[in-house]
Amino acid sequence: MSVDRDQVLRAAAALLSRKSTATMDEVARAAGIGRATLHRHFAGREALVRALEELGIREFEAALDAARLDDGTAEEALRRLVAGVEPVAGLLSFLVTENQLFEGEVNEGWSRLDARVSALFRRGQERGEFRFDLTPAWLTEALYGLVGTCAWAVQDGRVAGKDFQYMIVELLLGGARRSVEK
Amino acid sequence: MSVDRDQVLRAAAALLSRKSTATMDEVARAAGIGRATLHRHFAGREALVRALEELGIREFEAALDAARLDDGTAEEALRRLVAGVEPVAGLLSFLVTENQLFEGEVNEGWSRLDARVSALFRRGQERGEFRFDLTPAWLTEALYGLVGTCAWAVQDGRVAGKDFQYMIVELLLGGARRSVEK
DNA sequence: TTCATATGAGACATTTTTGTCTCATGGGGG
DNA sequence: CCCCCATGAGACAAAAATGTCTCATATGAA
Repeated sequence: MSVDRDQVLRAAAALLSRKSTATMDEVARAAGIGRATLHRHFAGREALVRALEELGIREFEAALDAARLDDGTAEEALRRLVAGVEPVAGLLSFLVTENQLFEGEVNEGWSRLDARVSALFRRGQERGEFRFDLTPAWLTEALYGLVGTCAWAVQDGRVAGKDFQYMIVELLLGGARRSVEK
Repeated sequence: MSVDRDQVLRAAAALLSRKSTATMDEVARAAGIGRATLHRHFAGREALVRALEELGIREFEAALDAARLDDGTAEEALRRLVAGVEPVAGLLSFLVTENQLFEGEVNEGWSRLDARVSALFRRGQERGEFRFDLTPAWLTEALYGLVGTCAWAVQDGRVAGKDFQYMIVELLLGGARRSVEK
């Protein structure tokens, strides 16, 4: 009977990250509820977006914690991170887009998480695992971009869902080039 | 005195690819013209979007032609493509987003261009340059994603403009991992 | 200089979206 | 079994965006 708030937010993120012009009515239908109910749970569109941000940050932070970015090799940590991020891809994608908007001041919570991802890549560089000519900032952005892209590709059936982690990590770490050692 | 149509479209793409909820008024101001003038040149928002798609397809096609995707190694061709795509990154990014929208039927022109990029990656695989475990479809999507991501990162100052091509091609081809031969 | 014309600003009507409300319904807990 | 209460549907008003129009102005060409 009662609506699952998080499930609604997930559906909203999945829709809004692809079509940010979607109306409240479209969001409600995408979540399988009535517009009135959507308004009962979120005061308005802005409140919905803020709730989306909060949940996204919370879940992304949990994924970062669970990935234990400081343990083992950076590559292993990255693999754990991508695995943990998969179920949150829609929210993360929304979060990235939202924080790319120049106008709105960047969410403090977001930049903290951003820094943790960046630190992972820096650690990989310092360990000699990752290249130095690709900056941590760029690798961070690229990771977000690939996660969003792959999530879309999976939804549209261009990439098999089971390949999500593999496609992202392999491309990000190894690249498309067939190197001699492979 | 007279407005440069293409320049307006470029400004619109740059804005709309980041904030697709932007108002016609915001688009007009971003292009440095009045709202009335924007309406004089494009019958409405839908007409603007269609014009954006047309220009994007035209320019992307020109970039594909100029890159001579069938000449030399696939890697060289990809480098030429990314170089040629740089000035059109905003339009391309808009185009990708627009054609990811499930609802609207995919633009025929777009899928033709999409197939050309895909064919480049397939050629690379057949030549033994690229890995087989990353599908051409995924590499294509990833290229679009990285181009959009990098264009944003440059605009926000997180990546230096002069590194645009390098960051994209190196990541896409070589990946972040420091391989033995480097 | 003079004229034709494209422009910006802004008023205005229309349409779309948003936000609020009521009411009937149905599922779940007591 | 019955009642409570969250829900969906839809009516409605308010707000926002869109599209059209007029008019004064400025630019570029003749």
